[in-house]
Amino acid sequence: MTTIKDVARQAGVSVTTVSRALNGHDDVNPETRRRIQEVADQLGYSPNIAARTLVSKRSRTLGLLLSALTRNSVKDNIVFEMLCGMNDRAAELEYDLVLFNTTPQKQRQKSYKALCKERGVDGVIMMGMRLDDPYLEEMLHASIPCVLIDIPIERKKNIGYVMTDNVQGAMEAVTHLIERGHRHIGMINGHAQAAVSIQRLDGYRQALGRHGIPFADRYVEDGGFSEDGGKDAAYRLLTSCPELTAIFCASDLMALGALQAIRALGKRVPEDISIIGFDNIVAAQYCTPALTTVNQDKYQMGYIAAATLIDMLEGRQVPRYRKMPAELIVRASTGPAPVRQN
Amino acid sequence: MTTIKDVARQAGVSVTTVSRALNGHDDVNPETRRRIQEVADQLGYSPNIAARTLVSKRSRTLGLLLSALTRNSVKDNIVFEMLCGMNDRAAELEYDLVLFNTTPQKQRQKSYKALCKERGVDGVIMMGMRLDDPYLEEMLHASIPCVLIDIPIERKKNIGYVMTDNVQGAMEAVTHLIERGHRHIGMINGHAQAAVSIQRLDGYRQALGRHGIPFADRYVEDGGFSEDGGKDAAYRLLTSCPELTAIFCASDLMALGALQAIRALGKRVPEDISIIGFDNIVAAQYCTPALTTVNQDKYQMGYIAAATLIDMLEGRQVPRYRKMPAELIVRASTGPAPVRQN
DNA sequence: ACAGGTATCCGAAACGTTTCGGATAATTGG
DNA sequence: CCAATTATCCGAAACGTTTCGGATACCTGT
Repeated sequence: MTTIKDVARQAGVSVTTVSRALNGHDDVNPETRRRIQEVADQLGYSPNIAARTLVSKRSRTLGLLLSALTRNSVKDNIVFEMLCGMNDRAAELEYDLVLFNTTPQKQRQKSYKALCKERGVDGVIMMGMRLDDPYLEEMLHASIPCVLIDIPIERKKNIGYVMTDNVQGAMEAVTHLIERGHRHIGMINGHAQAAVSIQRLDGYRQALGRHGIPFADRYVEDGGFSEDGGKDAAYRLLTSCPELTAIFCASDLMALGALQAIRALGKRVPEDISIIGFDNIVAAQYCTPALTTVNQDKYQMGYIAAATLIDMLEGRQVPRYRKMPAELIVRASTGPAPVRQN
Repeated sequence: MTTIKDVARQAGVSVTTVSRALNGHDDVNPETRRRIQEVADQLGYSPNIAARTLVSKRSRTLGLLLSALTRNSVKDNIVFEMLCGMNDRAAELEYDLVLFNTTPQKQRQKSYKALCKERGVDGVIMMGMRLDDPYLEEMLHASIPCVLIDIPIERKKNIGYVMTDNVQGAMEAVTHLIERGHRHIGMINGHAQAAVSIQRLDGYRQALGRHGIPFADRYVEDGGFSEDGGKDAAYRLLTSCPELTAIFCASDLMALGALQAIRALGKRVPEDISIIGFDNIVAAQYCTPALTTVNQDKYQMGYIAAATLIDMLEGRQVPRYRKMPAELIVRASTGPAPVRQN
């Protein structure tokens, strides 16, 4: 409850001087500054952010638009891990994070711009959004700096992004399968409204192409990034294309679902079918067989997203687009292709 | 950028009237209100939260003190799941969540009260804190409403808590083991500075007592709630007490570690040793053998924490202390006690 | 027709900061 | 010793709300 006025009175100086002293301006006597600092400490003064924000138009607050902050994203720890990274970097730079509560029906009544202006956030980090999310379009027309996760848009100066090198990751995964002798490799993708899906499909095709294996449309099915979706997709794939010996899944969660489907069909992993996932979620190392997958450094992505955004806000010249390396992690769900018995 | 003044001018009324109209006060003509609303919509007006907070002293913002928001808490999705629950309830009631960035060294320089006052949060949710965390003590002397997760303190009117019925949960777990014939049951606990550890130990002792099994001090070891800690504790326990046929772990993560230790010792789960965990984290259902555990409704805990806090803030009379039922989930890591070969 | 009530509106102060534009005193250069 | 500079400080306005204490006009009942 102690305000800047109290400090000023106690220290025998004006409010202006207190403000300038505490904010490190240089037109205040070192001795005065010391006294003011002392009084402030003693009184336990700390500035009211609302007042400061009101006048300075800067809040040292980042808005988080996480459309994936829902119950069903609980199984993959991706969002959470990114959140940890953002939180750490924000803490280092003394920024705070506010979670924007957006439900689909709320989005209809409140525009992106209104949301940001209201809360007075300096910048925004968006993640888990579909390419057709209305907020994405709105964001492009707003002037608030924004860093996107997994959505590569390079159209504007105040927008940055960070994402994993999905093409490379997918290529490594599929190449790994090819090197183990697989020739009929299916893919379970997410959905069309995700940049990562497009890129991972691209990597899949490139890997096939480089080894002279023709791409077959019917070898790829969408699983919507969910465990059940993956299960259904695997079921469809394996029943309609019995020649498949391996499946590359665009997410570990879908791979987990695929594992179930394969088991239900009475086949073994990796003896009959090899499975490879993407993300390296926690469950991937605990499931049986442990999942071969492509690791994304989720923590680092969050960290860099926050770092990039703050750099932009503070006018530092930094690369706005970051592509993180993906890393193949070979575990037990992939093996050599079974010998053909025909 | 459009302010209340713009709306007032455009609608031909005073600023006061716009404010009262938009905030639903009753001394404004329905027709006027409609017109104001229309103008506001058309101009895309939304109130500046900083200004509102400044004058009204209420920010509709909840502070989250999550000392567990760190990289190593990534494996258990507990925090995240609770976060989802809080986020959902906060969204329903139009509150926003701000993550407090507290690192240990930051805590030294900034008091709890300063943190809250600065950010102008109306209330706080604390979780993952040790009983000896300095903020906990500070919080008790502050006047800001607070809801604690997993820390039962009933000393003040502006403090509430929500936690699982750990005694009941632990009893069910241990009783389950006893019913399967186990008589030498060890326990891997967390650490002394956690209320849940105290309660789960209590439940363990009670279950033993009810079945006339004496409690042995050397049967319980602390694992610090970490996977490695659980592994070490299991190792110590099994080497120094070879008569053990089952271990109750105060967390799934420690149980996962115990599984490793047992495997390293060349024993089988559940044939030689039964293992039971606590929390029901995601990995528990994917590991092999799938972990028998005690489920906590983490989402619901977060949801209720936010709900309770907001109810308190808005002066609603509600129970401030909530104990959630725990539920035993039997999977594959527990089995009948092996027949004694002596 | 008049006192009192009601419905509707408004002016101005207040919230706690930052910052612009000076003001004062001390110092410097010639 | 004077003018110009520098170091240090301050008053007041501004940020965008909410709200207190009226003010005005119109009814109501007698």
